[in-house]
Amino acid sequence: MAAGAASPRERYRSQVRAEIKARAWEQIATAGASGLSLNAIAKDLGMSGPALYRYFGGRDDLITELVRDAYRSLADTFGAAADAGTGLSGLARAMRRWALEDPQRYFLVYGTPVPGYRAPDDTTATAREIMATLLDVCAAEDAAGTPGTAETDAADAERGAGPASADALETHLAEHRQWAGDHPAPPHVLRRALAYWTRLHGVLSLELAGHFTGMGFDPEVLFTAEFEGLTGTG
Amino acid sequence: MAAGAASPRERYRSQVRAEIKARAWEQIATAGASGLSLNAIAKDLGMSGPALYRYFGGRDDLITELVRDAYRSLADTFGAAADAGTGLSGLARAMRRWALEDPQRYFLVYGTPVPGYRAPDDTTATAREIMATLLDVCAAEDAAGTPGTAETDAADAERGAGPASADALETHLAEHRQWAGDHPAPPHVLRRALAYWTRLHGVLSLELAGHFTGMGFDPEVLFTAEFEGLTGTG
DNA sequence: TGTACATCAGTGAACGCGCGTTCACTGATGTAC
DNA sequence: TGTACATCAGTGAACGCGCGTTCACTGATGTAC
Repeated sequence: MAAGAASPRERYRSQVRAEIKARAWEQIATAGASGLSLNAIAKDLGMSGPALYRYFGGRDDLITELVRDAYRSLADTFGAAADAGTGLSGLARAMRRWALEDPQRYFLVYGTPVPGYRAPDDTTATAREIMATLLDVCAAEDAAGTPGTAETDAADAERGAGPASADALETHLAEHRQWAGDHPAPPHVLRRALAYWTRLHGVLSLELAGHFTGMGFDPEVLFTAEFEGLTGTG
Repeated sequence: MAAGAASPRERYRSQVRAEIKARAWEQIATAGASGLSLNAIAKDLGMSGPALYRYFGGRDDLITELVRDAYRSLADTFGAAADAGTGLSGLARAMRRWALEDPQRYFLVYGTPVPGYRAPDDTTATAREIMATLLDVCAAEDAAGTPGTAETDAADAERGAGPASADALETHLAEHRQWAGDHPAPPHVLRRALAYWTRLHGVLSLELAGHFTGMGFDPEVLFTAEFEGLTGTG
């Protein structure tokens, strides 16, 4: 009865739950999220369909749980990459690895939204955690003056046009920073983090959806050029 | 019988076809592409389900046609924006408008791929047309020395790290340019166009999927800062 | 202008299918005394 | 250690549903002479 000591039944339960989820992921990888079927999962596991209702409230509950897990695993991946101290480009590479590992998992979180569905509320917290990690790494590189951090500003300075809209964004972000929580990052770091984030998704979503196949070039070379920071030194 | 003169029957046919597609789009907007149902469309139109088989080979054929149309409409939008002479940022704004007009249309082309499905072959040509337009506008800005074009290079120059991987990408692109067809754009323009393209999709896919809602800032301000070229002058 | 025929849009019934979900029930596992 | 009971995993039958698709058929529209 001590906290953390699971009874045999509880252990069995969570084991079966995990197995159900594993099959669900396999199915999603094969047929997409819209093709996920409780009956098919049950069949895979050698059980009858209704048996799954002992473990999940229904199809929607199961999907919700998968979404939650996907968010969690990305947040963990990000956290580990940040701890590894490989900087922004390390974060980028980790995310790409995570995405390529199971493209449909990426799409379950960042892909086409199904009009009726709303992600579980607690994913907001995980999403914030991800952004916080990104901000941490961004701020660290900024503080260290690591090459790459100055990119957006340097680009603006180079423009004849001047950084009018860039400044506007930084001002705006300084005033609308829910997503950054109480992170102490200065406006230009907020902006840098946000830009990095969106660019990352640009390359990844196109690559994962197969829009680079048939174009001829190697996505990895593009990725490296777009997101390397330190690796290009020499 | 003169070419281009459609018989009443032919006109009626294409009119009904168009109406079917219109309802299909409505349904996709409401329930997503996976929720598209022939019977529901027929009901909407006050006909019986099997009647649709006079106009389309089946559900897959209809979807294929919608994908084709979506590609076409984006290519046209791009073409018009290029003709308007508003430069790269004009292209960006046009694409965002197009995307916001019907997010599910965007997702039908660039969203989560459904594992089994392959887009019709002729969409490749349209996709190339889109890239060609992008390259045209990119090359024009480059030739005119318009501010903004130098962004990526300026950023690299500013880096202590040096543009090693950027050069690598340009070399690579110069040697793998199927996607660019026989467009005479030099490597740094190829790279610039590709980067612009991926960044565009980054912001748009996140915005359309709703990942900015709840973050606090205004997506439009981000968009402007990321893609304006001339508009920020002054 | 009128008749005979071909074309073709649309119907209604029917097909098999797989889905999520409910329900009453069986049988094994764990718990309390 | 043994018995009585409660818990709970899993089954099998059944529900209603909407789907894509086929088929034989009706009736209107267009064409040929």
